[in-house]
Amino acid sequence: MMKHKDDLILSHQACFPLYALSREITTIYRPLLDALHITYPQYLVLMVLWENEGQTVNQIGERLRLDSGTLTPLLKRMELKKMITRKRKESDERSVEIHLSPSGKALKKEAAKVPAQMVEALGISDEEVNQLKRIANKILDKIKDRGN
Amino acid sequence: MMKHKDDLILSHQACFPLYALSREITTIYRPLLDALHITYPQYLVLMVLWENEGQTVNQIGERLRLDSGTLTPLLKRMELKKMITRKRKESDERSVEIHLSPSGKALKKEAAKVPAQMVEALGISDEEVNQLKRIANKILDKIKDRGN
DNA sequence: TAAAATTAGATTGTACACAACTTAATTGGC
DNA sequence: GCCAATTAAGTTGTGTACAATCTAATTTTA
Repeated sequence: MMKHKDDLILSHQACFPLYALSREITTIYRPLLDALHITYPQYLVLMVLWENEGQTVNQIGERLRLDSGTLTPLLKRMELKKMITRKRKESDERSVEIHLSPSGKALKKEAAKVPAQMVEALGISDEEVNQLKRIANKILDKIKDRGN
Repeated sequence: MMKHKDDLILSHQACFPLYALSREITTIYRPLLDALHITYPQYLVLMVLWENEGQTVNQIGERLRLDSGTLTPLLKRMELKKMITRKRKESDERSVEIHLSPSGKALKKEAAKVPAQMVEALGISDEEVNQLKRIANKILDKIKDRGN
């Protein structure tokens, strides 16, 4: 029989460390990404596009689990910085295709050193990184499989 | 010798699942906390105060790793909702003490069922929750011990 | 002890997040 | 073929986050 008397103690919470760590990691990314004039969510969008050019807003959103309310203004800022172009699809005018500009493509080379810099800056072992990645993905998959 | 050729692939990243999971969890919290008319960060502030009444903005911020730029407006919203009061400290007028109002204290009873509801809603095993908590805290501690 | 340094909050400005809603294009039934 | 339902983005409004800066109070130190 479990007791729930002390459930509302911060240090007993599991979700708070996750929330705090997620923010800490963004803070560690910041100086590395500042050098490329991008934010962390913009970096994620670029990674999605480097992997597969010309995806629609929806496709990017599914990958990153972000909706148009977040993506539309974010993509507009990236367009202003000449990293991407936004164009209505010919075959379906509802969709907007996001294409990398030459400078957006070129950014990939500059970003190539970011992952290694992060491992260095985080100062944690590969083992720990992999554990975290594995369990986070496991839980994410479970959440994804039911509702969405 | 490690290869870094594929480091910029989203599915190889460790930080993205963390970022995505953190947001998913907030989404799962939302309906539970909506019933109490609070947001997740406000819930965290309340937990800090339920544990120890009358802390200053700084003390709350250290606990939650949030600065006054985030906390001041958040606390003002909580004050508007009559959950807390904000009062300059007599002994040091720079500091602001945050006190729970009667309804802020009463909220604790209503929130008592939230942790169990979360475990239920998350639908993951205690084992997984604990693993995640343990490793996130381990990494957080490492980050805390150096930088600040 | 008076000026300099530090500290605590507040403010400003930018950038996410996300719910709720709107608009326009497409699709599915009939 | 037409209309209802669906879909994709965009818009609106609220609430974080956080860097940078400001202001006022307190400490330090010369």
